[in-house]
Amino acid sequence: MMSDLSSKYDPAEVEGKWYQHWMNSGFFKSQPDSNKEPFTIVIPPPNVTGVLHMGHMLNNTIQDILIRKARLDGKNACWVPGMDHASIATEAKVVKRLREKGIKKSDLSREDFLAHAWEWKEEFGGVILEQLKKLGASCDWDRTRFTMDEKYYESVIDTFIHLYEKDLIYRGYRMVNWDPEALTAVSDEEVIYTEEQSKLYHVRYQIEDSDEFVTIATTRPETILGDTAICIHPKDERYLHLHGKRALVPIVNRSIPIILDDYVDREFGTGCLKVTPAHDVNDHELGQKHGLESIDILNANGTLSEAAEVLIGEDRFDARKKIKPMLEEVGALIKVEDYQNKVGRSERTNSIIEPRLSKQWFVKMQPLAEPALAAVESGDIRFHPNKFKNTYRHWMTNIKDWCISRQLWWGHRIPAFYFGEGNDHFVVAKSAEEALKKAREIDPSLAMSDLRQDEDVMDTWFSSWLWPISVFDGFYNRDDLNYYYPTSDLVTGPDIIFFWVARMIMAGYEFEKKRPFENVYFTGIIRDKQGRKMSKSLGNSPDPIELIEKYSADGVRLGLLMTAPAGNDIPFDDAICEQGRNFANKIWNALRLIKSWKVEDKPVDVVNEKALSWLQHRINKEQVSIDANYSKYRLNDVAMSLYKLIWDEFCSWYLEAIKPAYGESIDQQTYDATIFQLEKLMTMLHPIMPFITEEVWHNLRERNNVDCVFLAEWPEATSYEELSILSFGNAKQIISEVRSIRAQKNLSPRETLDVYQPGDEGAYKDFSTIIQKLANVNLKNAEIPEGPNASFIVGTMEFSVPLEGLIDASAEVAKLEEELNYQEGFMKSVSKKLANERFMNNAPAQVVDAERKKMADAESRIASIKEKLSTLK
RNA sequence: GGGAGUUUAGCUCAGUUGGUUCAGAGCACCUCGUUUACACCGAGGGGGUCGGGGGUUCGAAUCCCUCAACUCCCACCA
Repeated sequence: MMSDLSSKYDPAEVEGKWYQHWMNSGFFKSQPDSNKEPFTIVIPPPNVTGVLHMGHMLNNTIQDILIRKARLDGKNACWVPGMDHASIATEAKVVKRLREKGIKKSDLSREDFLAHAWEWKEEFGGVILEQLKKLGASCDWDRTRFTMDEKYYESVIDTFIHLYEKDLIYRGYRMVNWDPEALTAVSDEEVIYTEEQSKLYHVRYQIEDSDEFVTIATTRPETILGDTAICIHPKDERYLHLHGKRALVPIVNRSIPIILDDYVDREFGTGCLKVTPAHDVNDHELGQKHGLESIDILNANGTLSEAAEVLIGEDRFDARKKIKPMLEEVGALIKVEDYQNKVGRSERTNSIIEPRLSKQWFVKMQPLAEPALAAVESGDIRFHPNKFKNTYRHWMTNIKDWCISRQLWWGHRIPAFYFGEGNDHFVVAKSAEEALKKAREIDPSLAMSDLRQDEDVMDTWFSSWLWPISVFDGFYNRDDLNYYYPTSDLVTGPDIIFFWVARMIMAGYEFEKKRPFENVYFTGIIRDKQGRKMSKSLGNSPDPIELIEKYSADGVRLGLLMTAPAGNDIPFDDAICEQGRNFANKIWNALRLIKSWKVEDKPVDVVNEKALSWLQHRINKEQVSIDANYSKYRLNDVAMSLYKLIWDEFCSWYLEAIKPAYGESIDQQTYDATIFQLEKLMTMLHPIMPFITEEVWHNLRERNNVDCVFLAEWPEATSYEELSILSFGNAKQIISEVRSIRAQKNLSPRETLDVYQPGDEGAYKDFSTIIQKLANVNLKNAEIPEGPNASFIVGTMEFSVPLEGLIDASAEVAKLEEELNYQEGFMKSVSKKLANERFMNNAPAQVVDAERKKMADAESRIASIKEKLSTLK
């Protein structure tokens, strides 16, 4: 029997085998079924360009656990996978690849470029989904969606039109965050600000028709070329006399006004501010307020434009270097200091963001935010951990309009059609035909050839925010949507709470009038041992597939989970996966042990009967807490519970208790019950470690193809006897104490010892046979015989092991005195409490009773220690 | 500059409404062990004045004040 199970669990073959089996059996599939309660998760769609990293591993492990648990709970579990087209990231990759082939994007037509992009997508896209299968992800792969699928695409366009018609989308000439590398606008959320070392240049401007100068401080001297005013504080007496005069911009000698505004911080720099309305958000506002001219000295790609007059065509950073000697030459540069400031960089290209005036499409957020904020505030949607509510509230109450147009081709094209001169006349329509119809209502003479569709596409997140709806094609077919929506849980990282979570909630209420999900589980961020974020550039991110090969998917899953309370960052170390692997091996060997037993139809052994009864109580008790932890999303606690339940209680105590002696057999009844209990444990562990549990399940008894733990039922928690657990706890303590004595005295475990215990044995009596077996002792409920002996106390019971010739009386005395000291200290503190009138008056009766009991227990312990000491001395 | 959060054993974290001498778990560590499931193991063991200080209370890891350190989010200071 034993021979066909190796002593080491080999996950590689097992994991592949069961995944294939589940897939082939269609276990992952879900269809609406009005007789079953749905449980839905939509995957946070990875970028089509993405490869699996540790963040995905954690995130998808958790989703898989929730989905598998729901299945065991008898729900119709549906996990929808998919991918995000990731407009800017993908386009960058495609452009790069074309460049490597010697093709420039600018030489291609939109259609040709998109053809290349789709080709790229077909070739490289979706690697990550294949990798997820290795992890065990039980997604309904037939439902795999892509944000640019035909129906999905249509839904994005339709929602754009819907919002436009509701006046919630508008086109505006605004200062936006411009990425000069990707050549597109990006949203506020896509800009990452970091502290960087830079320089503060002090530059003086001559006052027109005077010998006087005014000095300003700037970190961007090249923008001097776009200055259209100098601004001073209206109460700053140092400069007030200059108000109304004009200053000359160095190098280009343009005359600009000197204006007053209390926006200026008198303490900063020189207290004078140069105003460049085209290149700074605040300056832009000042410009509008004071009616200043706006000179845009930069081209889209970050080089200086004709308007700069000098250094035309130079990159903005080269220009900054080159303008320094030029300023020196005209005597305008006073000094340069080191300075630390915040610089905004593009999330995608990492290039420094340029505030730029341009015409873009915006979504009015305020009206959308209101119901979305209320939903989270009221608990209609719950965050786990709850603390992210604060972050969410803060953002939602200070929400700004969302710039959704991107000057890219890969994405959902804005359905606006322009006609006539310039881009001021347009209609928004689903198709060119419809657009023409609408346009003709304005100008009947228009022909199709007069219409020009907007070249831009929408922000990726403008499609992702529809994810929970559009994966079900919900705008066009209500069958699936009505059943699966709202989805149950969303599992994601806190880093995309604004990008995605908040916006999905808005879209949910706007388009479906319902929350998109009930619960949001925020995972932590995976860091390396030193606490750094994992990143490609640091090279500190392990390859998840290699990890799986080394530790098994089950091992990695458990490892990730054990150290990951929701929302806490995880300092990742391979060693935590080792723990998972070891655990799988432990389970495997428990299986081997059980399967190796010779089974006989014979009366149930009393040891087995008691052990089994205890185990059942013990499992039931743990199950109550496991169920509670599941409902609180404390999955790491669930994992820990099962780990200890299986390893310590089932393997170390129960199996050791019932294990037949060498050559002996086990009774049929206990054997069957043991298998049943292990099946129960495997069912409970299955969501966390799906593969080993399935393998064990099928090895425990003959089963057919559909009798899988995958389809099992989550065991129902039944009541348990606390007393049984307590008295087994006493038994464990007694066993440990005896083992400890053996260890200290160097006694062989094979030598049976006598253990005397006078008085009441009620607190362990049920398990005395187990104690005798596991500690290899003869328990004697009798007075302790005269002579040297080692002793210990469990509860209020005293135990003694006569050890002729092995006892060092003085050491024993010292040990007992220490114990006595401790007990007396304890009693003193308790009696102090009981003597305290205020305690007696204020403390609840049960607390007082507990103290009294402690007192009594301590007294009896002290008495027996003293007696013991007197015999020794 | 504003807001939130964290601080308990070497590491990662539990500790419910203040009440057992309550300071706990896992890992790591130390000692012993070739016992016929498993050395990816077993048995035993050491380790923290609960960030500092003050206060409330009969009683504080838990409540209040204060200081310190760290993390994250938001914000237009050139």
